Amino acid sequence: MADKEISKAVIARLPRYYRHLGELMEDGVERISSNELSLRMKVTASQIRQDLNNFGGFGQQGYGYNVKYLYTEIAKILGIDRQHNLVIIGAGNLGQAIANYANFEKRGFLIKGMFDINPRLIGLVVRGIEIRSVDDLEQFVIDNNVQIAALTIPKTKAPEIADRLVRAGIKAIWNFAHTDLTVPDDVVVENVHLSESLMRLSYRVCNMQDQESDKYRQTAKNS
Amino acid sequence: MADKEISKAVIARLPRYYRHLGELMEDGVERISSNELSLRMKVTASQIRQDLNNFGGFGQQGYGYNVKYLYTEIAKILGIDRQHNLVIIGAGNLGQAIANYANFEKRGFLIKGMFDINPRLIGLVVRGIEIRSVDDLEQFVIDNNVQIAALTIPKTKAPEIADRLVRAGIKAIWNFAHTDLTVPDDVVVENVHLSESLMRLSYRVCNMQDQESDKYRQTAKNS
DNA sequence: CACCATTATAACTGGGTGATAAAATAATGT
DNA sequence: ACATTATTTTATCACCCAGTTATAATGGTG
Repeated sequence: MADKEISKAVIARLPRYYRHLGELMEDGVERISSNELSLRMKVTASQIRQDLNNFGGFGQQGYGYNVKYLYTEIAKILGIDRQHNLVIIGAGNLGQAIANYANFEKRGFLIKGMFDINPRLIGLVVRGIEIRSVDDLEQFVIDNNVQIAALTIPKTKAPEIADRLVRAGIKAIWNFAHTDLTVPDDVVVENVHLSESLMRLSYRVCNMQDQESDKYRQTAKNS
Repeated sequence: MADKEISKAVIARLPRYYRHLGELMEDGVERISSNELSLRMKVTASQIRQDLNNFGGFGQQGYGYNVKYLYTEIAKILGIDRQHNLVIIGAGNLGQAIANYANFEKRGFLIKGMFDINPRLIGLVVRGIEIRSVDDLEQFVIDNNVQIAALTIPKTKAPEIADRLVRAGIKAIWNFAHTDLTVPDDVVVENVHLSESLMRLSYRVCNMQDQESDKYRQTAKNS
Protein backbone atom coordinates (compact mmCIF):
# COMPACT_ATOMS: atom_id res chain seq x y z
CA MET A 1 0.00 0.00 0.00
CA ALA A 2 2.22 2.75 -1.33
CA ASP A 3 1.78 5.78 0.90
CA LYS A 4 2.98 8.36 -1.56
CA GLU A 5 1.06 11.49 -2.45
CA ILE A 6 -2.40 10.74 -3.68
CA SER A 7 -3.93 13.84 -5.21
CA LYS A 8 -7.04 15.34 -3.71
CA ALA A 9 -8.89 14.99 -6.99
CA VAL A 10 -8.46 11.23 -6.85
CA ILE A 11 -9.59 10.94 -3.24
CA ALA A 12 -12.64 13.04 -3.99
CA ARG A 13 -13.66 10.52 -6.64
CA LEU A 14 -13.12 7.37 -4.58
CA PRO A 15 -16.42 7.51 -2.66
CA ARG A 16 -18.31 7.56 -5.93
CA TYR A 17 -16.41 4.53 -7.20
CA TYR A 18 -17.19 2.90 -3.90
CA ARG A 19 -20.89 3.58 -4.21
CA HIS A 20 -21.10 2.19 -7.73
CA LEU A 21 -19.10 -0.88 -6.80
CA GLY A 22 -21.47 -1.47 -3.91
CA GLU A 23 -24.42 -1.33 -6.28
CA LEU A 24 -22.69 -3.72 -8.66
CA MET A 25 -22.11 -6.15 -5.81
CA GLU A 26 -25.78 -5.99 -4.90
CA ASP A 27 -26.58 -6.86 -8.49
CA GLY A 28 -24.32 -9.89 -8.25
CA VAL A 29 -21.69 -8.58 -10.68
CA GLU A 30 -18.35 -10.21 -9.96
CA ARG A 31 -16.01 -8.51 -12.37
CA ILE A 32 -16.01 -5.33 -14.39
CA SER A 33 -13.69 -3.69 -16.89
CA SER A 34 -12.74 -0.05 -16.80
CA ASN A 35 -14.72 0.36 -20.01
CA GLU A 36 -17.96 -0.99 -18.60
CA LEU A 37 -17.50 1.08 -15.46
CA SER A 38 -16.76 4.08 -17.62
CA LEU A 39 -20.10 3.70 -19.39
CA ARG A 40 -21.95 3.33 -16.12
CA MET A 41 -20.29 6.23 -14.34
CA LYS A 42 -19.92 8.58 -17.28
CA VAL A 43 -16.22 9.20 -16.80
CA THR A 44 -13.40 8.17 -19.11
CA ALA A 45 -11.99 4.67 -18.76
CA SER A 46 -8.53 6.25 -18.76
CA GLN A 47 -9.33 8.16 -15.63
CA ILE A 48 -10.64 5.09 -13.84
CA ARG A 49 -7.50 3.11 -14.62
CA GLN A 50 -5.21 5.95 -13.65
CA ASP A 51 -7.11 6.62 -10.43
CA LEU A 52 -7.01 3.01 -9.32
CA ASN A 53 -3.39 2.63 -10.26
CA ASN A 54 -2.45 5.16 -7.64
CA PHE A 55 -2.96 2.42 -5.12
CA GLY A 56 -1.28 -0.42 -6.97
CA GLY A 57 -2.58 -2.91 -9.50
CA PHE A 58 -6.07 -3.87 -8.50
CA GLY A 59 -6.94 -5.02 -11.99
CA GLN A 60 -5.79 -7.86 -14.15
CA GLN A 61 -5.19 -7.72 -17.87
CA GLY A 62 -7.70 -9.54 -19.99
CA TYR A 63 -9.98 -9.84 -16.98
CA GLY A 64 -10.77 -6.44 -15.54
CA TYR A 65 -11.35 -5.62 -11.89
CA ASN A 66 -12.79 -7.93 -9.29
CA VAL A 67 -15.73 -5.97 -7.91
CA LYS A 68 -15.68 -7.30 -4.37
CA TYR A 69 -11.92 -7.03 -4.00
CA LEU A 70 -11.86 -3.49 -5.35
CA TYR A 71 -14.74 -2.55 -3.06
CA THR A 72 -12.96 -3.71 0.06
CA GLU A 73 -9.67 -2.17 -1.03
CA ILE A 74 -11.25 1.24 -1.54
CA ALA A 75 -12.85 0.89 1.88
CA LYS A 76 -9.38 0.33 3.33
CA ILE A 77 -7.95 3.34 1.53
CA LEU A 78 -10.76 5.57 2.75
CA GLY A 79 -10.38 4.19 6.24
CA ILE A 80 -14.01 3.12 6.47
CA ASP A 81 -13.04 -0.42 7.36
CA ARG A 82 -12.25 0.80 10.86
CA GLN A 83 -14.55 2.25 13.46
CA HIS A 84 -14.76 5.98 13.98
CA ASN A 85 -16.45 7.37 17.06
CA LEU A 86 -18.31 10.59 16.51
CA VAL A 87 -20.46 13.11 18.31
CA ILE A 88 -23.02 15.52 16.95
CA ILE A 89 -23.07 19.00 18.38
CA GLY A 90 -26.35 20.73 17.74
CA ALA A 91 -29.44 18.55 18.06
CA GLY A 92 -31.64 20.55 15.70
CA ASN A 93 -33.13 19.15 12.53
CA LEU A 94 -29.81 18.86 10.78
CA GLY A 95 -28.14 17.13 13.71
CA GLN A 96 -31.03 14.73 14.01
CA ALA A 97 -31.03 14.10 10.29
CA ILE A 98 -27.44 12.94 10.57
CA ALA A 99 -28.18 10.88 13.66
CA ASN A 100 -31.03 9.17 11.85
CA TYR A 101 -29.05 8.26 8.81
CA ALA A 102 -28.46 4.64 9.62
CA ASN A 103 -26.01 3.92 6.82
CA PHE A 104 -23.24 5.85 8.54
CA GLU A 105 -23.03 3.09 11.09
CA LYS A 106 -22.64 0.49 8.37
CA ARG A 107 -19.58 2.43 7.22
CA GLY A 108 -18.04 2.34 10.65
CA PHE A 109 -19.14 5.73 11.90
CA LEU A 110 -20.56 5.20 15.36
CA ILE A 111 -22.52 8.04 16.90
CA LYS A 112 -21.50 8.10 20.53
CA GLY A 113 -23.38 11.16 21.68
CA MET A 114 -25.36 14.28 20.84
CA PHE A 115 -25.07 17.68 22.46
CA ASP A 116 -27.08 20.88 22.62
CA ILE A 117 -27.43 24.02 24.68
CA ASN A 118 -31.22 24.07 24.55
CA PRO A 119 -32.49 22.75 27.93
CA ARG A 120 -35.66 21.51 26.26
CA LEU A 121 -33.70 19.09 24.10
CA ILE A 122 -31.29 17.90 26.76
CA GLY A 123 -32.35 14.52 28.07
CA LEU A 124 -34.29 13.55 24.95
CA VAL A 125 -33.27 10.36 23.19
CA VAL A 126 -32.80 10.15 19.42
CA ARG A 127 -32.19 6.72 17.96
CA GLY A 128 -31.05 5.50 21.33
CA ILE A 129 -28.69 8.43 21.77
CA GLU A 130 -29.26 10.77 24.66
CA ILE A 131 -28.92 14.49 24.06
CA ARG A 132 -26.48 15.94 26.57
CA SER A 133 -25.52 19.41 27.68
CA VAL A 134 -22.55 20.92 25.89
CA ASP A 135 -21.09 21.57 29.34
CA ASP A 136 -20.12 17.91 29.41
CA LEU A 137 -18.61 17.96 25.94
CA GLU A 138 -14.87 17.86 26.66
CA GLN A 139 -15.08 15.11 29.26
CA PHE A 140 -17.29 13.00 27.01
CA VAL A 141 -14.93 13.34 24.07
CA ILE A 142 -12.02 12.20 26.19
CA ASP A 143 -13.86 9.38 27.95
CA ASN A 144 -15.33 7.91 24.76
CA ASN A 145 -12.33 8.24 22.50
CA VAL A 146 -14.26 10.44 20.08
CA GLN A 147 -12.36 11.28 16.90
CA ILE A 148 -14.92 13.16 14.81
CA ALA A 149 -17.37 15.92 15.72
CA ALA A 150 -20.20 17.01 13.46
CA LEU A 151 -20.92 20.69 14.03
CA THR A 152 -24.55 21.49 13.25
CA ILE A 153 -24.84 24.71 15.18
CA PRO A 154 -25.19 28.41 14.28
CA LYS A 155 -22.05 30.10 13.04
CA THR A 156 -21.83 32.39 16.05
CA LYS A 157 -21.19 29.46 18.39
CA ALA A 158 -19.06 27.39 16.04
CA PRO A 159 -15.56 28.86 16.60
CA GLU A 160 -15.81 28.56 20.38
CA ILE A 161 -17.03 24.97 20.25
CA ALA A 162 -14.34 24.14 17.71
CA ASP A 163 -11.66 25.45 20.09
CA ARG A 164 -13.05 23.36 22.90
CA LEU A 165 -13.11 20.27 20.72
CA VAL A 166 -9.53 20.84 19.67
CA ARG A 167 -8.42 21.18 23.28
CA ALA A 168 -10.24 17.94 24.08
CA GLY A 169 -8.17 16.22 21.42
CA ILE A 170 -10.63 15.87 18.56
CA LYS A 171 -9.14 14.59 15.29
CA ALA A 172 -11.64 15.99 12.81
CA ILE A 173 -14.54 18.40 12.53
CA TRP A 174 -17.36 17.92 10.05
CA ASN A 175 -18.41 21.52 9.82
CA PHE A 176 -21.94 22.45 8.79
CA ALA A 177 -21.77 25.94 10.33
CA HIS A 178 -21.59 28.78 7.84
CA THR A 179 -18.17 29.94 8.79
CA ASP A 180 -14.52 29.04 8.41
CA LEU A 181 -12.86 27.43 11.38
CA THR A 182 -9.29 28.04 12.46
CA VAL A 183 -7.67 24.93 13.87
CA PRO A 184 -4.17 23.47 14.33
CA ASP A 185 -2.95 21.68 11.26
CA ASP A 186 -3.23 18.23 12.78
CA VAL A 187 -6.99 18.64 12.97
CA VAL A 188 -9.00 17.93 9.84
CA VAL A 189 -11.90 20.17 8.89
CA GLU A 190 -14.35 19.03 6.25
CA ASN A 191 -16.79 21.77 5.37
CA VAL A 192 -20.34 21.26 4.19
CA HIS A 193 -21.62 24.72 3.39
CA LEU A 194 -25.13 24.17 2.11
CA SER A 195 -25.76 27.82 1.35
CA GLU A 196 -22.69 27.94 -0.88
CA SER A 197 -23.88 24.84 -2.68
CA LEU A 198 -27.22 26.51 -3.28
CA MET A 199 -25.53 29.63 -4.64
CA ARG A 200 -23.55 27.57 -7.12
CA LEU A 201 -26.79 25.98 -8.19
CA SER A 202 -28.30 29.43 -8.59
CA TYR A 203 -25.44 30.52 -10.83
CA ARG A 204 -25.81 27.49 -13.03
CA VAL A 205 -29.57 27.99 -13.35
CA CYS A 206 -29.07 31.61 -14.35
CA ASN A 207 -26.34 30.75 -16.86
CA MET A 208 -27.89 27.68 -18.39
CA GLN A 209 -27.25 28.62 -22.02
CA ASP A 210 -23.51 28.09 -21.79
CA GLN A 211 -23.50 24.83 -19.88
CA GLU A 212 -20.96 22.36 -21.21
CA SER A 213 -22.67 19.03 -21.66
CA ASP A 214 -23.75 16.25 -23.97
CA LYS A 215 -27.49 15.66 -23.91
CA TYR A 216 -28.71 13.20 -21.30
CA ARG A 217 -25.94 12.91 -18.78
CA GLN A 218 -25.45 11.61 -15.31
CA THR A 219 -24.37 13.79 -12.48
CA ALA A 220 -20.84 13.22 -11.46
CA LYS A 221 -19.14 16.25 -9.97
CA ASN A 222 -19.14 17.81 -6.56
CA SER A 223 -20.08 16.79 -3.09
CA MET B 1 -21.16 41.99 -17.55
CA ALA B 2 -19.07 39.93 -19.95
CA ASP B 3 -20.85 36.59 -20.44
CA LYS B 4 -17.85 34.63 -21.58
CA GLU B 5 -16.72 31.34 -20.07
CA ILE B 6 -16.18 31.62 -16.37
CA SER B 7 -14.47 28.50 -15.07
CA LYS B 8 -16.20 26.29 -12.54
CA ALA B 9 -13.36 26.71 -10.10
CA VAL B 10 -13.95 30.45 -9.98
CA ILE B 11 -17.69 30.10 -9.49
CA ALA B 12 -17.12 27.61 -6.70
CA ARG B 13 -15.09 30.24 -4.85
CA LEU B 14 -17.49 33.13 -5.29
CA PRO B 15 -19.87 32.17 -2.46
CA ARG B 16 -16.97 32.23 -0.05
CA TYR B 17 -15.90 35.68 -1.21
CA TYR B 18 -19.50 36.70 -0.83
CA ARG B 19 -19.68 35.45 2.73
CA HIS B 20 -16.49 37.24 3.77
CA LEU B 21 -17.55 40.46 2.09
CA GLY B 22 -20.84 40.26 3.95
CA GLU B 23 -18.98 39.93 7.24
CA LEU B 24 -16.73 42.86 6.34
CA MET B 25 -19.80 44.95 5.60
CA GLU B 26 -21.26 44.08 8.99
CA ASP B 27 -18.00 45.24 10.52
CA GLY B 28 -18.33 48.54 8.70
CA VAL B 29 -15.34 48.01 6.43
CA GLU B 30 -15.76 50.08 3.27
CA ARG B 31 -12.75 49.10 1.20
CA ILE B 32 -10.28 46.26 1.09
CA SER B 33 -7.24 45.35 -0.95
CA SER B 34 -6.61 41.93 -2.43
CA ASN B 35 -3.74 41.59 0.02
CA GLU B 36 -5.83 42.22 3.10
CA LEU B 37 -8.53 39.88 1.83
CA SER B 38 -5.86 37.31 1.08
CA LEU B 39 -4.73 37.38 4.71
CA ARG B 40 -8.27 37.04 5.96
CA MET B 41 -9.31 34.25 3.62
CA LYS B 42 -6.02 32.37 3.46
CA VAL B 43 -5.81 32.29 -0.31
CA THR B 44 -3.24 34.01 -2.50
CA ALA B 45 -3.85 37.62 -3.44
CA SER B 46 -3.06 36.64 -7.00
CA GLN B 47 -5.99 34.32 -7.09
CA ILE B 48 -8.38 36.89 -5.68
CA ARG B 49 -7.36 39.43 -8.29
CA GLN B 50 -7.58 37.01 -11.16
CA ASP B 51 -10.92 35.64 -9.99
CA LEU B 52 -12.51 39.04 -9.73
CA ASN B 53 -11.07 40.19 -13.02
CA ASN B 54 -13.11 37.53 -14.78
CA PHE B 55 -16.08 39.80 -14.35
CA GLY B 56 -14.43 43.08 -15.25
CA GLY B 57 -12.67 45.71 -13.21
CA PHE B 58 -14.31 45.82 -9.82
CA GLY B 59 -11.22 47.26 -8.21
CA GLN B 60 -9.31 50.47 -8.57
CA GLN B 61 -5.57 50.91 -8.58
CA GLY B 62 -4.14 52.45 -5.47
CA TYR B 63 -7.47 52.00 -3.68
CA GLY B 64 -8.55 48.39 -3.61
CA TYR B 65 -12.06 47.04 -3.85
CA ASN B 66 -15.21 48.71 -2.58
CA VAL B 67 -16.70 46.12 -0.26
CA LYS B 68 -20.36 46.98 -0.75
CA TYR B 69 -20.08 47.29 -4.51
CA LEU B 70 -18.22 44.02 -4.83
CA TYR B 71 -20.77 42.33 -2.58
CA THR B 72 -23.72 43.35 -4.71
CA GLU B 73 -21.89 42.54 -7.94
CA ILE B 74 -21.12 39.00 -6.78
CA ALA B 75 -24.77 38.61 -5.80
CA LYS B 76 -25.74 39.56 -9.35
CA ILE B 77 -23.28 37.11 -10.85
CA LEU B 78 -24.55 34.29 -8.66
CA GLY B 79 -28.12 35.22 -9.45
CA ILE B 80 -29.08 35.61 -5.81
CA ASP B 81 -30.39 39.09 -6.40
CA ARG B 82 -33.48 37.54 -7.97
CA GLN B 83 -36.15 35.36 -6.44
CA HIS B 84 -36.04 31.60 -6.87
CA ASN B 85 -39.09 29.50 -5.99
CA LEU B 86 -38.28 26.13 -4.56
CA VAL B 87 -39.95 23.05 -3.16
CA ILE B 88 -38.61 20.44 -0.77
CA ILE B 89 -39.43 16.84 -1.48
CA GLY B 90 -39.03 14.68 1.57
CA ALA B 91 -40.20 16.23 4.84
CA GLY B 92 -37.92 14.24 7.10
CA ASN B 93 -35.30 15.79 9.34
CA LEU B 94 -33.12 16.91 6.48
CA GLY B 95 -36.01 18.45 4.56
CA GLN B 96 -37.17 20.24 7.67
CA ALA B 97 -33.65 21.40 8.45
CA ILE B 98 -33.55 23.10 5.08
CA ALA B 99 -37.03 24.54 5.52
CA ASN B 100 -36.02 25.97 8.87
CA TYR B 101 -32.90 27.64 7.64
CA ALA B 102 -34.18 31.18 7.43
CA ASN B 103 -31.19 32.67 5.67
CA PHE B 104 -32.10 31.02 2.39
CA GLU B 105 -35.01 33.40 2.13
CA LYS B 106 -32.75 36.38 2.60
CA ARG B 107 -30.81 35.18 -0.43
CA GLY B 108 -33.94 35.07 -2.56
CA PHE B 109 -34.75 31.38 -2.19
CA LEU B 110 -38.45 31.17 -1.39
CA ILE B 111 -39.77 27.83 -0.17
CA LYS B 112 -43.13 27.44 -1.83
CA GLY B 113 -44.03 23.96 -0.65
CA MET B 114 -42.99 20.69 0.98
CA PHE B 115 -43.94 17.19 -0.11
CA ASP B 116 -43.86 13.70 1.36
CA ILE B 117 -45.41 10.29 0.86
CA ASN B 118 -45.87 9.61 4.57
CA PRO B 119 -49.57 10.19 5.37
CA ARG B 120 -48.66 11.09 8.93
CA LEU B 121 -46.66 14.08 7.78
CA ILE B 122 -49.08 15.28 5.11
CA GLY B 123 -51.08 18.20 6.40
CA LEU B 124 -48.53 19.27 8.99
CA VAL B 125 -47.20 22.80 8.80
CA VAL B 126 -43.49 23.63 9.06
CA ARG B 127 -42.55 27.30 9.23
CA GLY B 128 -45.87 28.20 7.67
CA ILE B 129 -45.41 25.69 4.87
CA GLU B 130 -47.93 22.89 4.56
CA ILE B 131 -46.64 19.41 3.79
CA ARG B 132 -48.46 18.06 0.75
CA SER B 133 -48.79 14.67 -0.88
CA VAL B 134 -46.32 13.97 -3.66
CA ASP B 135 -49.33 13.10 -5.81
CA ASP B 136 -49.88 16.82 -6.23
CA LEU B 137 -46.25 17.54 -7.07
CA GLU B 138 -46.39 18.18 -10.81
CA GLN B 139 -49.41 20.44 -10.69
CA PHE B 140 -47.93 22.43 -7.83
CA VAL B 141 -44.63 22.94 -9.62
CA ILE B 142 -46.44 24.23 -12.69
CA ASP B 143 -48.92 26.42 -10.82
CA ASN B 144 -46.31 28.05 -8.60
CA ASN B 145 -43.56 28.58 -11.13
CA VAL B 146 -41.15 26.45 -9.12
CA GLN B 147 -37.60 26.42 -10.49
CA ILE B 148 -35.68 24.44 -7.91
CA ALA B 149 -36.46 21.19 -6.09
CA ALA B 150 -34.53 19.97 -3.08
CA LEU B 151 -34.56 16.18 -3.01
CA THR B 152 -34.24 14.90 0.55
CA ILE B 153 -35.64 11.41 0.00
CA PRO B 154 -34.18 7.89 -0.02
CA LYS B 155 -32.18 6.95 -3.09
CA THR B 156 -34.69 4.33 -4.19
CA LYS B 157 -37.36 6.96 -4.81
CA ALA B 158 -35.09 9.67 -6.16
CA PRO B 159 -34.83 8.75 -9.87
CA GLU B 160 -38.61 8.47 -10.29
CA ILE B 161 -39.28 11.78 -8.56
CA ALA B 162 -36.52 13.42 -10.59
CA ASP B 163 -38.19 12.25 -13.81
CA ARG B 164 -41.50 13.66 -12.69
CA LEU B 165 -39.91 16.97 -11.78
CA VAL B 166 -38.24 17.17 -15.16
CA ARG B 167 -41.52 16.51 -16.93
CA ALA B 168 -43.14 19.24 -14.84
CA GLY B 169 -40.50 21.64 -16.13
CA ILE B 170 -38.16 22.01 -13.16
CA LYS B 171 -34.97 23.97 -13.82
CA ALA B 172 -32.72 22.53 -11.14
CA ILE B 173 -32.50 19.72 -8.62
CA TRP B 174 -30.61 20.06 -5.35
CA ASN B 175 -29.92 16.40 -4.81
CA PHE B 176 -29.33 15.04 -1.31
CA ALA B 177 -30.21 11.45 -2.26
CA HIS B 178 -27.26 9.05 -2.38
CA THR B 179 -27.47 8.35 -6.07
CA ASP B 180 -26.67 9.90 -9.41
CA LEU B 181 -29.56 11.35 -11.34
CA THR B 182 -29.94 11.22 -15.09
CA VAL B 183 -31.60 14.32 -16.48
CA PRO B 184 -31.73 16.27 -19.76
CA ASP B 185 -28.88 18.68 -20.11
CA ASP B 186 -30.99 21.77 -19.64
CA VAL B 187 -31.70 20.70 -16.07
CA VAL B 188 -29.09 21.51 -13.44
CA VAL B 189 -28.24 18.95 -10.76
CA GLU B 190 -26.25 20.03 -7.74
CA ASN B 191 -25.31 17.06 -5.60
CA VAL B 192 -24.81 17.12 -1.85
CA HIS B 193 -23.64 13.66 -0.97
CA LEU B 194 -23.04 13.77 2.76
CA SER B 195 -21.78 10.22 2.99
CA GLU B 196 -19.11 10.95 0.39
CA SER B 197 -18.08 14.03 2.32
CA LEU B 198 -17.72 11.93 5.45
CA MET B 199 -15.61 9.36 3.60
CA ARG B 200 -13.23 12.07 2.42
CA LEU B 201 -12.96 13.22 5.99
CA SER B 202 -12.23 9.67 7.04
CA TYR B 203 -9.42 9.41 4.50
CA ARG B 204 -7.86 12.63 5.71
CA VAL B 205 -8.04 11.54 9.34
CA CYS B 206 -6.37 8.24 8.52
CA ASN B 207 -3.65 9.91 6.43
CA MET B 208 -2.93 12.85 8.66
CA GLN B 209 0.85 12.56 8.55
CA ASP B 210 1.12 13.67 4.94
CA GLN B 211 -1.30 16.56 5.04
CA GLU B 212 -0.06 19.60 3.16
CA SER B 213 -0.45 22.59 5.40
CA ASP B 214 1.12 25.47 7.22
CA LYS B 215 0.44 25.41 10.92
CA TYR B 216 -2.72 27.20 12.02
CA ARG B 217 -4.78 27.57 8.92
CA GLN B 218 -8.32 28.41 8.00
CA THR B 219 -10.51 26.03 6.11
CA ALA B 220 -11.09 27.03 2.57
CA LYS B 221 -11.76 24.14 0.23
CA ASN B 222 -14.84 22.12 -0.60
CA SER B 223 -18.55 22.52 -0.27
C1' DC C 1 5.76 63.02 -7.25
C1' DA C 2 6.41 58.84 -4.66
C1' DC C 3 3.69 55.12 -3.29
C1' DC C 4 0.28 51.77 -3.55
C1' DA C 5 -2.73 48.38 -5.53
C1' DT C 6 -4.88 46.88 -9.57
C1' DT C 7 -4.74 45.06 -14.25
C1' DA C 8 -2.63 42.50 -17.72
C1' DT C 9 0.60 39.16 -19.01
C1' DA C 10 3.59 35.40 -18.53
C1' DA C 11 5.47 31.16 -16.38
C1' DC C 12 4.50 27.14 -14.07
C1' DT C 13 2.21 23.24 -12.11
C1' DG C 14 -0.82 19.49 -12.20
C1' DG C 15 -4.90 17.04 -13.55
C1' DG C 16 -7.20 14.78 -17.41
C1' DT C 17 -7.14 12.47 -21.87
C1' DG C 18 -5.59 9.60 -25.52
C1' DA C 19 -2.18 6.36 -27.33
C1' DT C 20 0.97 2.59 -26.94
C1' DA C 21 3.08 -1.41 -24.86
C1' DA C 22 2.65 -5.36 -21.98
C1' DA C 23 0.23 -9.09 -19.99
C1' DA C 24 -3.31 -12.31 -19.22
C1' DT C 25 -7.39 -14.71 -20.79
C1' DA C 26 -10.14 -16.96 -24.22
C1' DA C 27 -10.48 -19.33 -28.56
C1' DT C 28 -8.91 -22.17 -32.17
C1' DG C 29 -6.88 -25.93 -34.49
C1' DT C 30 -4.13 -29.99 -34.57
C1' DA D 1 -4.81 -32.14 -24.23
C1' DC D 2 -1.60 -28.82 -25.72
C1' DA D 3 0.36 -25.19 -28.32
C1' DT D 4 -0.52 -21.08 -30.75
C1' DT D 5 -3.11 -17.10 -32.07
C1' DA D 6 -6.37 -13.51 -31.29
C1' DT D 7 -8.70 -10.67 -28.12
C1' DT D 8 -9.30 -8.20 -24.15
C1' DT D 9 -7.86 -5.00 -20.83
C1' DT D 10 -4.60 -3.10 -17.72
C1' DA D 11 -0.40 -0.28 -16.93
C1' DT D 12 2.45 3.31 -18.45
C1' DC D 13 3.79 7.18 -21.02
C1' DA D 14 3.32 11.57 -23.31
C1' DC D 15 0.72 15.44 -24.37
C1' DC D 16 -2.53 19.14 -23.77
C1' DC D 17 -5.14 22.34 -21.41
C1' DA D 18 -6.84 24.70 -17.40
C1' DG D 19 -5.89 26.65 -13.03
C1' DT D 20 -2.68 28.82 -10.11
C1' DT D 21 1.06 31.69 -8.92
C1' DA D 22 4.38 35.15 -10.01
C1' DT D 23 5.96 39.27 -12.58
C1' DA D 24 5.67 43.54 -15.29
C1' DA D 25 3.00 47.43 -16.62
C1' DT D 26 -0.53 50.91 -15.61
C1' DG D 27 -3.07 54.22 -13.33
C1' DG D 28 -5.09 56.35 -9.12
C1' DT D 29 -4.09 58.16 -4.24
C1' DG D 30 -2.49 61.09 -0.91
